[in-house]
Amino acid sequence: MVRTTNTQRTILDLAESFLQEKGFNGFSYAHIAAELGVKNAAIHYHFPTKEALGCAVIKRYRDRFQLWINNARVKDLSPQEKLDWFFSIYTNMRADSGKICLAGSLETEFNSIPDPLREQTKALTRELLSWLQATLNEGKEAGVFQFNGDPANKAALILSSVQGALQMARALGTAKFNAVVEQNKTDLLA
Amino acid sequence: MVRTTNTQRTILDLAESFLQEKGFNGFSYAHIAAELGVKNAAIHYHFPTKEALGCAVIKRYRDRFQLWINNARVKDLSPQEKLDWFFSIYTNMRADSGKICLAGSLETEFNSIPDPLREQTKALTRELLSWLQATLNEGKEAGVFQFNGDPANKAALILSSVQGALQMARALGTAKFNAVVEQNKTDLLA
DNA sequence: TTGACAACTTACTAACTAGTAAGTAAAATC
DNA sequence: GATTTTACTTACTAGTTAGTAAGTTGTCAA
Repeated sequence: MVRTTNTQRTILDLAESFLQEKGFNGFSYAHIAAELGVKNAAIHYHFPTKEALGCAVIKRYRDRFQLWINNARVKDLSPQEKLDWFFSIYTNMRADSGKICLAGSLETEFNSIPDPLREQTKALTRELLSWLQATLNEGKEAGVFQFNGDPANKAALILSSVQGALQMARALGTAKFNAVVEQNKTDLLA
Repeated sequence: MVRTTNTQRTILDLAESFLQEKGFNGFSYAHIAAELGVKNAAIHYHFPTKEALGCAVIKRYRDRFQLWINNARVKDLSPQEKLDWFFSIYTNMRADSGKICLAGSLETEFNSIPDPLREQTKALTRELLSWLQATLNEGKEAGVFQFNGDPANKAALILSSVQGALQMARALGTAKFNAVVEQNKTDLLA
């Protein structure tokens, strides 16, 4: 029971957690209602369908990411610091009940989620990827990142590896996730 | 309707496909029964519980992988050819209805699958990783692979990246998956 | 003080879930 | 030729799912 006046926000928080912990097909309105200390129908009052709830979660996540990357605290960092900040997002997910990347969770269930969620997932993935690509480009031009090939491809490799590593860590532990982050840095700075 | 005498094998084939296409929580006995042209209860006759079915699928997959890597057609390949063979497994998954890695699918749903499935998933991931590590080691010692850091870490990076890339390809298309494979090769051979 | 509205609850539906029990028909075994 | 076994079907249960409709209660503005 959390019960403040901002139930809507709490529902979004819980749905986001469930998405990252159990997947879209792994939680129900009943799970959220129980955690919130209300009845199922109360959730439907705030979000008429599960599809609408899912979309709202991803939309909020996308907005949050845009806010971060446009904020001076991230924008003014060096390429290395930006990359460290990026990795820290995922490190914190792992530390927070072994959560996984939202995009990875939704992509895994891509064939069994409503179409609007698929569109949100595409947009989120594109946004993550384009920021990472720009950061890699910036670092390469500044001479701090060393890699061959297209920055777009390197960005896809790094993002997919941390996404996969969060999942792998569920089976083999946090050390495996940390190993992937370290190897990414090693490959980029060597 | 497939109907031969080897219904059991067909059920395993269908369950494996569903796992890679929709996830463990994304398919039901009804889906398999419909595809097979039999009633739900017929599936329970061959696999009493969904947990048993899931375990049998992963076990068979693990056995198949062990058979492959111990077969001369893979065992006698050069490190580069072995790596290409490994990538081709995932390229074929992508081409086959956009399937994803079994391990990735199960790790994503790790918190909502029965414990025996979790154990099978751990074993599978360890086996994939250990073969990849040995192959990287072999290639590094032969001077054909160039990378810094622990081969175990590099193996974790490569596996998690192709696992993540298959998922990412669902949102952004096959080109993104190919980009990740190419970048992995570029990083390894540069 | 009244009335509107927000934020619920109660009570329900229809569809789907895994799983079970009992029966059946054909094939294999004795 | 009788019996057992295999591979099912029919018919069911109990639980869960998203979603709806109608009623209730507390707060706030006019």
